[in-house]
Amino acid sequence: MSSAAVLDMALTLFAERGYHGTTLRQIAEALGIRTPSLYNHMTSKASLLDAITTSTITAVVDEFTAATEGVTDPVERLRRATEVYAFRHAVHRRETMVVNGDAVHLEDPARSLVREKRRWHERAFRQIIVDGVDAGVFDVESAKLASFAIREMCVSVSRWFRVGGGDTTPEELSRQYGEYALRIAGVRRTA
Amino acid sequence: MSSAAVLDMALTLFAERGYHGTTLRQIAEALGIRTPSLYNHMTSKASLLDAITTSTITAVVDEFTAATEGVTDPVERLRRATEVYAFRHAVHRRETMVVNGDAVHLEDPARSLVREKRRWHERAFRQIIVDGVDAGVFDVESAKLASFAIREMCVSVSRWFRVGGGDTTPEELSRQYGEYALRIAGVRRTA
DNA sequence: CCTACCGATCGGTAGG
DNA sequence: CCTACCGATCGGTAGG
Repeated sequence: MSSAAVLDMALTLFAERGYHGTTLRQIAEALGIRTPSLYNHMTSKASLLDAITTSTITAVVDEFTAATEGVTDPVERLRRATEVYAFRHAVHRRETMVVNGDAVHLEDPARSLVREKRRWHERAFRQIIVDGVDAGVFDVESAKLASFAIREMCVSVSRWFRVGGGDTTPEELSRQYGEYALRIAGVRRTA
Repeated sequence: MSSAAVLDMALTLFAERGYHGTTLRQIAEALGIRTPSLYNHMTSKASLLDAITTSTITAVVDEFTAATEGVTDPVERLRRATEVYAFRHAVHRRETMVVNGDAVHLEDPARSLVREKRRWHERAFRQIIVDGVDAGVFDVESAKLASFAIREMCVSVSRWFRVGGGDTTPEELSRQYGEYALRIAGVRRTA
């Protein structure tokens, strides 16, 4: 047994039933050990939630930065920010479901960290829309509304998409979601 | 005290902390009574979840039907189906959050009922896209993907929208989401 | 509507 | 990694 295995099983069960809907006994049972043995690989149930949420939200921000830095065209920035966000919600479904469903159960300092990084992403994303409107390449009535619509469309991917389960790959899904984002933003067809 | 008051408080707390994250003691305390007194107004904690989820999913299906029946143009059908769905997630935020977050904790028969009605809505919604593509008025690579993107964009409204808290009314939000839906579907600007 | 109380289960600890 | 066990709290019942 390893800490990684415990964290991974917690991830699976938290995503499936929620943090409060999952017991340590269930995690232990799924791993074939007794509840107290879990404490050789973690410090508490809450620490599992902390680890999952903070690493995930940090990755979201880092990926946004990596995908958009050096890119100045708002159209291309929006496309890349959307693609990387949609892709993450397709390939890391469990992590994103836990962040979105159970972050409310975090305690500080994890709670504040997640909230701040989430707001950072929210503002950075919306700024792309604002810049595009200012530059005259986007056509939306409300940058706020369009930004929420695009981001949340991506977030929800984790709730229905299954890798290998359908006919679409994560790469293909994120490419198409990138196109949806440009459509919502009011950009004429680019491809 | 009334059954409606108990249900309403359960709605608020379930939406905030989740079904398993809420205790009957918290519901009772928020109402200024003791836990056992709740049983004068309900039969069990699970029955509260049942009532919330089944009535909500039924309303979703009924609203879809009322909004689209008699309408044959795919563009108008998609606009109306989206508007009514977005509107519900703006004005009934608590209900939709509970359905989307805690339906997994339902037991039969409520579990089956919710799953079936959800699938019905999913298929009916997707069929609009398919019909529009067949009629040549929509332009999407995948009706499935576009349908999910549009519906889930609406669902997420319950997670960020606040009535009266911003500058947008539910009516205005749903009108714009209707436009987003048409854009995603590849319809040229209609307004 | 209440107090008193139930068995079950929770996250977690002691000690090996 | 285990057994044995802890106090606290869970949803729910008895009885008035």
